[in-house]
Amino acid sequence: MDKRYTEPLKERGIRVTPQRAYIWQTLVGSEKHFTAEELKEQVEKTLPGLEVSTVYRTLEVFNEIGLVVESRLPEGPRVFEANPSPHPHLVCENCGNIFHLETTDHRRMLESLNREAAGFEVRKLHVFATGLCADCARDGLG
Amino acid sequence: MDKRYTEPLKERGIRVTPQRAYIWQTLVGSEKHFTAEELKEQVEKTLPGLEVSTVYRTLEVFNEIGLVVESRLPEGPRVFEANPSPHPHLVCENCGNIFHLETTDHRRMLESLNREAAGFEVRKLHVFATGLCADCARDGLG
DNA sequence: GTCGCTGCAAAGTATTTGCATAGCC
DNA sequence: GGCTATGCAAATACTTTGCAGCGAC
Repeated sequence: MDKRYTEPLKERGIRVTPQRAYIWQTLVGSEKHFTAEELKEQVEKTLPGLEVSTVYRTLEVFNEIGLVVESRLPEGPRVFEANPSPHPHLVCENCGNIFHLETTDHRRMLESLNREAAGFEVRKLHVFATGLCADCARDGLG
Repeated sequence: MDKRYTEPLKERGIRVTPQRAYIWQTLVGSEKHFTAEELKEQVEKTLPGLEVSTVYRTLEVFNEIGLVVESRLPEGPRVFEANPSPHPHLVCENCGNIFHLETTDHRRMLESLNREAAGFEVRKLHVFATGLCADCARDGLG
């Protein structure tokens, strides 16, 4: 297994197992979101017999040590992605596709929230929007 | 039943039933969030035998006609609240309390998202932050 | 009277947990 | 070798669905 996928785990002091390494490889190998189920299916090609419960437990650990970020979109199961810079998500109401939006507004909003929140210490900011993606909007759907 | 709680339903062209009217009454009677289960428990005091499935179906209808807004917080079941002006939610990582934040940034962010989203037509914007509420931050928790 | 809403029961989906064993350090 | 992670199976939490009868309009 490529050290590229084991080092980040070792560095953060968690035990390195094939399951964890391949799950991590899958996450960083794509900028996509994954559900636990999708990760299981993907990694299973390399590690037959992998269980979803293992994936969930792994994602929980990864989340705690900051390797992944979790989002609860308006529909469907939770999705996870490798430690991205925080960004808004756009979910199409029609086709269900998820889009990532790189933007500078995120940090600004976090800062302004902290200012307005009157004592609440904001740590993470989650933003998602629903609407119609370009394709579906063009087709006049929704 | 007070017309105050039946009119909004009638106006929007949905059939008025006791279940719907009391669910609506509960929602507008408090600025809180409710889970489907909480609504059931509350309304059941007046309408014994009310089913959660009815509550879910009602909330779906209310959502479609814009009477309620739904949020998926980082933990736990979905929550619903009576048609508020859109606002960010703050969820305390320690005590789990949910705070509402009135802010002008919401609209601004929606507009700027629409500008940046390259063809994606943003309809609804959901913002929530996690962190520590004033009380828990003061106690040095988390 | 018609058609939509409700209760009831059952199924479905997403996620968590307990326990014995395997395998990392 | 000790202790944690995994597989397996079962349980739990949340939500949806099918259907028959009731009730709003």
